[in-house]
Amino acid sequence: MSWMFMRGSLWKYLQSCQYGRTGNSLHHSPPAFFFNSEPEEVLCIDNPSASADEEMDSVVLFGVMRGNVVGLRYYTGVVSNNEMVALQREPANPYDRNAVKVNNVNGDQVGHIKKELAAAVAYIMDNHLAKVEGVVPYGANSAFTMPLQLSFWGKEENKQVVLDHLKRHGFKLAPMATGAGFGSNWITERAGPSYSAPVLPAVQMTAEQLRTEFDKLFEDLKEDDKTREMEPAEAVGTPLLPHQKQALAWMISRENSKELPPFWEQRNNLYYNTLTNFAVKEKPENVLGGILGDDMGLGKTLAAIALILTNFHDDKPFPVEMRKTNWSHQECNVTDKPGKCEKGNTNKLGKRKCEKDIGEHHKEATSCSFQHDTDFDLALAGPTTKLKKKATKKGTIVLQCNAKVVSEKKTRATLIVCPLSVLSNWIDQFEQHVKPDVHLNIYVYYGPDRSKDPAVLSKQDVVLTTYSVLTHDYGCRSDSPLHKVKWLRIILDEGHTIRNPNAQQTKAAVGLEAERRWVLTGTPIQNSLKDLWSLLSFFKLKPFADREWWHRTIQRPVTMGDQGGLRRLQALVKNITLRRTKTSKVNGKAVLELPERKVFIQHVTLSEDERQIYESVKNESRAVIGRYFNEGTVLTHYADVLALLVRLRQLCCHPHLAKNASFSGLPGDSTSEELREKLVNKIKLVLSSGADEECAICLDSLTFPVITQCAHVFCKPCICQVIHSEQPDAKCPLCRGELHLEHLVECPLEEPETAAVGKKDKEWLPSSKVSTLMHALIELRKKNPMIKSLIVSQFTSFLSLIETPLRKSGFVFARLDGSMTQKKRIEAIQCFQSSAPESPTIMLLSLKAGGVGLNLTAASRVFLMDPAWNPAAEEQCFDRCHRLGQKQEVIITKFIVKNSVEENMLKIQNKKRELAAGAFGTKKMSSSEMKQAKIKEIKSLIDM
DNA sequence: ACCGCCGGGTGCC
DNA sequence: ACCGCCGGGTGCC
Repeated sequence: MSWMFMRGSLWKYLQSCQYGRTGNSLHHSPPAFFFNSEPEEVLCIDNPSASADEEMDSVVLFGVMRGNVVGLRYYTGVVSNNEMVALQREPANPYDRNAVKVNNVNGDQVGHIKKELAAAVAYIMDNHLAKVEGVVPYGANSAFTMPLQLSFWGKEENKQVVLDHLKRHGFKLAPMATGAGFGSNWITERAGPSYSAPVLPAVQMTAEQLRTEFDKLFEDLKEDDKTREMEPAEAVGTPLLPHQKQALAWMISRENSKELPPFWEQRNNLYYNTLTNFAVKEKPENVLGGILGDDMGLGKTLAAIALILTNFHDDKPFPVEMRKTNWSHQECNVTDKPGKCEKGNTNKLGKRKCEKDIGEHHKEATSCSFQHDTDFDLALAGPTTKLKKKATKKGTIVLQCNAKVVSEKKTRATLIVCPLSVLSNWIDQFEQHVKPDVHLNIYVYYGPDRSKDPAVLSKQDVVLTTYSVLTHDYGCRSDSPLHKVKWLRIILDEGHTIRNPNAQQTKAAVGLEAERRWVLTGTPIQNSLKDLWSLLSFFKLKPFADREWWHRTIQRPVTMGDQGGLRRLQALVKNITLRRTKTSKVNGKAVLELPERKVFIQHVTLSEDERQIYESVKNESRAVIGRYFNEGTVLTHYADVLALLVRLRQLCCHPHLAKNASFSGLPGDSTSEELREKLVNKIKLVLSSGADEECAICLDSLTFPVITQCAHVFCKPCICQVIHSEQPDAKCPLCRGELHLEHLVECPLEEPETAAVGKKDKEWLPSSKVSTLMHALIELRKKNPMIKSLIVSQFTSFLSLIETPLRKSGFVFARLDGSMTQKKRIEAIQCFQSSAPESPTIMLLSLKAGGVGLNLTAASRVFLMDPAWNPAAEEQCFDRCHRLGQKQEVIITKFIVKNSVEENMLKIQNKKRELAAGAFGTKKMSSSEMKQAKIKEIKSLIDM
């Protein structure tokens, strides 16, 4: 045994005493829910939608330990006590390939972690076994080294590997928040957020819950800045509704705000970020803008146009800007650097110092005590604006802000980016809402002839373009004039389209330069908190631009159920967002006074013949499903069960509908072509059955649905990831059946409706439900022939069947379903919305047709022919006519067949509504709970 | 003394 | 760094 070895061992032993915690706390088991909630958990699969590095869902805290940051004197980055730091591997370090850099929130290097610790941590970081994070608890002012609290976060399955690896290097992790030992409470006792282990299990909210909770934040707006109204500039030709005046006032206050951004406070001469405890000397810039997240139909476009014209910052008649610019700063020092007076420089007037931004000088009306000459004014204005001296009194100058564009960089132009589909809408709206005598320069940056000269763009008042053009130009960077102009204002319309942070389109939008930034969207949170992060990165809100800080301060705490995290999220969202839904209230008063909406349920009794068929199919189905229950294979036959239920639902509508509903059993020994066809039929059934199907892997709604050979439907990217990561013999997450990439079947594009289920008019037979509908329609026509109605069904073939009696009774109707081309849809909508006397009075509408924007306000009656699984889908459909522009009372009739699957569906709907009313942080059902819920649903649907 | 102790030189990775 | 570590100087009490 050599002497060196002795020494080394001793050293390691001492280290383990220094850093580690002894005692059984190490073996303290995590709360039971991490292990026990899913005894046969088959759905616990790596989330495929993001790389291991980014995916912070389902992580747990492995533990914490104390380490040291060394080499401080070689780096410029500084930290404050209690400040978060980032650890970054530096494999190319010539002295140590295990090197780990320590950076502050700003990204400046503070030092390295000590090499012995780095030797242990490097492996963990490189293999993504854990995310290692640091906080400097105290000693931030030390000259050479400082302590560092390290926390290790990762997936449960990696915990033991990490602990073992650290142990091999002589380190031990302590669980957080145990009172004993060296004051582990330090973190919670101090200012700033607490990052202790969460009290609630790591469960996620469903996207739906998240959206509901999000809306609750805005249920009844009472804040001053969100309820104050403001008249638009004269140039706006359309009178604004009260809520639009509120939007205008709020947007302008956001653009001119001098407040600190959220989570910053001033202490002494420094600005502190209260989340990370990062401190800076310079005042952090606030977002001059935000998210206008109003519901569809509340007039976001008009609000944005009013904003552009009202807060124009120009010598247009609006606002008539006579600015009295007075200077209170005795020490005013101006350089020719655009926009900034820099401390320490001199100007022609001598040595005067100023720390104010020039822009602020214009905006503020403060008193001034010395003379300026023209040169001074020009220098002050920088290359962007010219300040004309209007009058000079002793000690006071009145300057007119002339805003002549001198440079091509910074302009008065607003850039509006929108999807192509709404580009023409913007042009229309500008025409409609801007007074005709106002000459606003609008340039549509689109098409092959668009000018590539930034100077052309910067001369405009408004530049309109699309996300695709923006992204395309950004792709060939040298060719993107959009990215060369420093815009006065950018407005991203339908801003949720930038919710994928990795998408080129998002990067292209983030890459734009502007003073003021706006996002208009009806759905600020689509699916997850990640959506919000993309928006934040567009706003360049510090410190969230860096994903790590967003994760550590908000996203992870929230997903782990930490109350502090939720409060921070709420504060952040409230700060930058204005959102009103149709049901929002302002100081207790409804934002939008819509005509009343009444929902009636019309019970339908089946005829004897219909009842007979129904009962026989029901008994047959119960037998089949009962067998699945006995075998315990209900969920592996889920698609088949759905098919049976669909058949029953179709029988409630019309016996003909169920005739061609193919019910195929297990994919047995059929040929591959037959099998494929069966699978295609099944996936169509699952998707068209209106079941609110979720992908069992991402637990979100299906994107790119594909069906496996074992007849389970997943998102294509999700299941591909599973197959990829479980190679060579991947198993179906739902039934452990064999999985092969080449056997996945996609849902073929919806084919045009095969001529009304092949039934000719003469062969047509009525059904009880259709008769009830026709009776109602004819009664309605007698009462008022002008009233227009929507007839809604989930089964497009049912709509086709209904066409026959409509024709026979002389109704003029239009039709809208998923199989129609965009052009035909627009035609149908325009035709229906027309008030011409010969225009159709009836629209046959498939439940899910059209986006949220679909506007069918010409109708004031809705006949919902069959209930949907998800009440939200029905609501959305009703909103197509019960929205801004609806002048009449809206009456909705839901047809429900007595003693049938439909009645049971209603009960389930009511339960779902109750669930949706849960609170923020309500735990999401685990996948096994979800399975149980589904089984329960199936049972109650067919009275088992 | 193949030690201990002293005090100067020195200092991330 | 008001430390630790290194290595040279040194050596009874």
